[in-house]
Amino acid sequence: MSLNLNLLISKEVKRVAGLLFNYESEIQLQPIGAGFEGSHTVVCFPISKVAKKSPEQTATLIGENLDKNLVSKFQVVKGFLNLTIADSVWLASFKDVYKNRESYLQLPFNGLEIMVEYSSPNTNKPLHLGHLRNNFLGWSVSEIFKANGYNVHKVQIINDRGIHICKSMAAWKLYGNGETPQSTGKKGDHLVGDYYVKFDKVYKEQMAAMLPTEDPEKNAPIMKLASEMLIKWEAKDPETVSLWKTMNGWVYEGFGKTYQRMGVDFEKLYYESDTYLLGKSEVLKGVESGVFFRKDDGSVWVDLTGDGLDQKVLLRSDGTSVYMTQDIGTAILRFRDFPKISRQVYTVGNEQEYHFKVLFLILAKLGYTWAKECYHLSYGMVDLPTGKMKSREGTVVDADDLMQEMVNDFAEETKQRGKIEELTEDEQKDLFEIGGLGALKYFLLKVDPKKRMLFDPVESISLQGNTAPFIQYTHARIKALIRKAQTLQLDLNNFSISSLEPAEREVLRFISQYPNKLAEAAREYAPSVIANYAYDLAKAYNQFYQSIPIFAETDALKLKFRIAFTEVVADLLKKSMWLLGIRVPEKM
RNA sequence: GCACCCGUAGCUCAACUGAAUAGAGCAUCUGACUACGGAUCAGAAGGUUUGGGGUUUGAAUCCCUACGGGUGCACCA
Repeated sequence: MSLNLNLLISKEVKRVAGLLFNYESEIQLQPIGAGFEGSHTVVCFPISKVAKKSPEQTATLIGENLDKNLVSKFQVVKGFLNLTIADSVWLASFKDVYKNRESYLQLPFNGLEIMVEYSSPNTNKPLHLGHLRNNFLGWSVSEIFKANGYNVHKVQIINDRGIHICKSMAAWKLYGNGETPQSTGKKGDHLVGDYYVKFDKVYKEQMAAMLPTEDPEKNAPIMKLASEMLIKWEAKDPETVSLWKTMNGWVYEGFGKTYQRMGVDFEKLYYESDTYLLGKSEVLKGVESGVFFRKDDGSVWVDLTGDGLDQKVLLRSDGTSVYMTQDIGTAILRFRDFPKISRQVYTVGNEQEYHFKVLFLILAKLGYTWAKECYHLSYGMVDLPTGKMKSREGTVVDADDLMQEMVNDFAEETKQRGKIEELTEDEQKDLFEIGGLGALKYFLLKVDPKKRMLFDPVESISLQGNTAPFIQYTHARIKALIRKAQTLQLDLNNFSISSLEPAEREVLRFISQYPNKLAEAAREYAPSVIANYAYDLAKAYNQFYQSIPIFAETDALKLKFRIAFTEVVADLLKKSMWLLGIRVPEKM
């Protein structure tokens, strides 16, 4: 059981406010504003309304009646009640955190299960920069929910069917000469992606050579081949299905390598080829029950004009399914597979906001009560300084290439500094991976997900500023300090201290707020909250360390306290970065 | 055209459910190495939070409006 300083103060203020004014609502507790004495502030305006007294009077009355053992001093500025917490309480709180530091940011299981979908690429091209934001975001949100006590199921849906796959297949059949990842040494996803590009090129050339009267868009030979393959695939033609399996296999193998380097994983994979039939039957059931309607040409539609949206097609006139149909099937299948999940999170780019709005509405109309627990974790596009990148245009930044470049650049910078000679070659390689990928992940995650952002590779690996390397470096320095302390044979288990420096109190305040930040990050599905808070802590620590040379301390008790204090900071940094999928080195 | 999102220092980003003097970093300028890893730290300068209204004791935050940027409005996925 851990002692939550904020909760303790809130409770006490609530007790007093209840006693004096019968105030029932929650207490607004905030960090102290700059330039004011104390550490916590109670905003008394809401209370003063109930109390029917001026904000100043209300604040003063509450302040006078607070437990003096908890709040040693208070000050009233306008409607703000500024509290100075007693040293003994700070110490007790800190000792508690120190004792439980391994589990400080891990809440016990709360009995709830949640599913997080992320990644979900097309199988016809390699992953790109946008997918990196998606994967890092999905993985991190999952970990944040785990830390908040949820049981999390990480899944993805794979677009393994449709005309886009057949395009790669057609191009490979015509121009592939039997090429395989083995024969070319290429990653499977890249090889298949190359043939998708090849298809596009040939298709455009063929269309340009045709007369408008020939309907080139449909009748270009390569497109005709792709369309035939789709029909054959749906008819389960053995040769076509076999090629489809082979080429998808190449892609999965390539993706697997990319995921491994990204550090993401999945509990279960869903394939559209497995879920679209369920979606179809659900839609047909909906027609029978009158939720959907059929047009004269046989196509099935849902009418959402009553919800402020428009009409949406669910089955084509030829009876085949569309994107929406598959997603209906997938959602239902997931709740069957995991009956205990209370919520489903879809990590998908913001260009699909309308799609998910419609999907959730349809599921609700079909009578699934869990539909209101579906959440679209929407994120903005990632731009590069050199120009904009879009998923459906040519200027795509490949994920594998970018990760490698980040690692190379970080290695280059680190070698130039020349402080890693004592590391073995393997250790160095690992360090470069930690630094390069950490820089990438941190930079993509520190920004509010819903905002469009600019990725600057140079800034991201900088050791100054709000970056992973800065935090990693701070952690490494603390670890070095602790190693040194241990050689001094300090007993860190029974520390005690007579008084605290203001700088120490400042960092303690940070630490005591950490669980709130964790909850906030989960509530907002925003790893950026954790990222920015970790940076603030690292920065506060650096300032502390600059103002108090730890080993210059002659008082043994104070020295012990400070070492213990740095250990907590290191652990919190490590855990925060872990929640972002970033490792922190012991040495760098 | 309709719908949704965004607009904060020169640049990249913060600001918890509305709260005190809107914060960091980069870049610029000035300082601190007899020092635990200076890869750091301190300081200066930089803002009418796109403009205009409104609600409120209090607005970057909520509402309206104009402007600017983005995205979506396929029997594509």
